[in-house]
Amino acid sequence: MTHRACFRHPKDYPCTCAMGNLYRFVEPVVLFLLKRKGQSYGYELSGELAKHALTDAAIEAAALYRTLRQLEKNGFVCSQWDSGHSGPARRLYILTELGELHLEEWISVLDHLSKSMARFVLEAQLQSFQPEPHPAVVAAVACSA
Amino acid sequence: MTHRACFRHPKDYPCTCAMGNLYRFVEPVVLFLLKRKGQSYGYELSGELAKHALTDAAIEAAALYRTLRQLEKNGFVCSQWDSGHSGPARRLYILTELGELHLEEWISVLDHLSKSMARFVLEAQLQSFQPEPHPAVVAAVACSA
DNA sequence: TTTGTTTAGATGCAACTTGCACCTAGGCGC
DNA sequence: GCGCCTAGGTGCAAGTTGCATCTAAACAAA
Repeated sequence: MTHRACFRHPKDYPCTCAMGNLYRFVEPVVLFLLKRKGQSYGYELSGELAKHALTDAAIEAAALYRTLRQLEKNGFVCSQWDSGHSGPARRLYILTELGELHLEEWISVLDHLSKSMARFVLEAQLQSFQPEPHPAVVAAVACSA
Repeated sequence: MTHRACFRHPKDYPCTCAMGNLYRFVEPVVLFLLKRKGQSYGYELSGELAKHALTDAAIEAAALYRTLRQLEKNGFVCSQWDSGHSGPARRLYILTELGELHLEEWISVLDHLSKSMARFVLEAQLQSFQPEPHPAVVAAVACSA
């Protein structure tokens, strides 16, 4: 269920907490950066992604480029080649109006998600402070042996 | 990039905001419920999952059963058949000590995630309040036409 | 006694997603 | 000519998920 790197755990520990390059968590950050910068291209974005990423996982270049193409396919951004500079040509991306709306939706979805996560954390932490030894604990000890 | 149901959007809209049955968001809830209840089984958990779910997506039975088996494979829960009642036998699950630690890790991971999401939301909302017409907007309008 | 319903736990498979390795190519310094 | 940095990708194996479907126990109704 995992083969992702996570700095929290030793290699091969069955954790999933790094969240990987979930496009759900890459897309909104890309949209946000595009809105703030007005326009940008993959390689430039890749340098700024880490500062705004929702997870601790490093966002891979491959994931970023795929996300950009996907966003374009769905009409949330549009692109054109830019060769007016030294070095290889860049694919310049710009948010569309649809993309702006999409970003706003992402913001409300993430707001909601963040709150329900915080609620869960609170409830779970509260639970930890009430260590009434449930009868099943005895069975658990026997079972985990 | 999507074929998941989402009540926010019409069918076939390329959204990903339902989050689906991401095991990353199913696992912690299952661990939490198991800790709180002391012991439980799939079918019972499936009825209580919605109240504590981190996302709005309904958690499917298939995802739940798969998560439980996975947790067991990794030593976070252990199970035994329970036939001491009417109806089909139940596979009773109990958290192991490793599972308790895993839940605590999940709590800190989700706490962190929820905070960095909230931070992102705040920053993105702030951005929306500063609609200084960036020069690239002109290009965007032309581009999206 | 056949039929249907609820409880309970699964599996099969197609479609999709992701990590990692690798590739192409422009321009620059040496 | 060689290596490095910039830039944008692709290929593929492994992993994940939605949806449909299956089995079976107990029990009620027809």
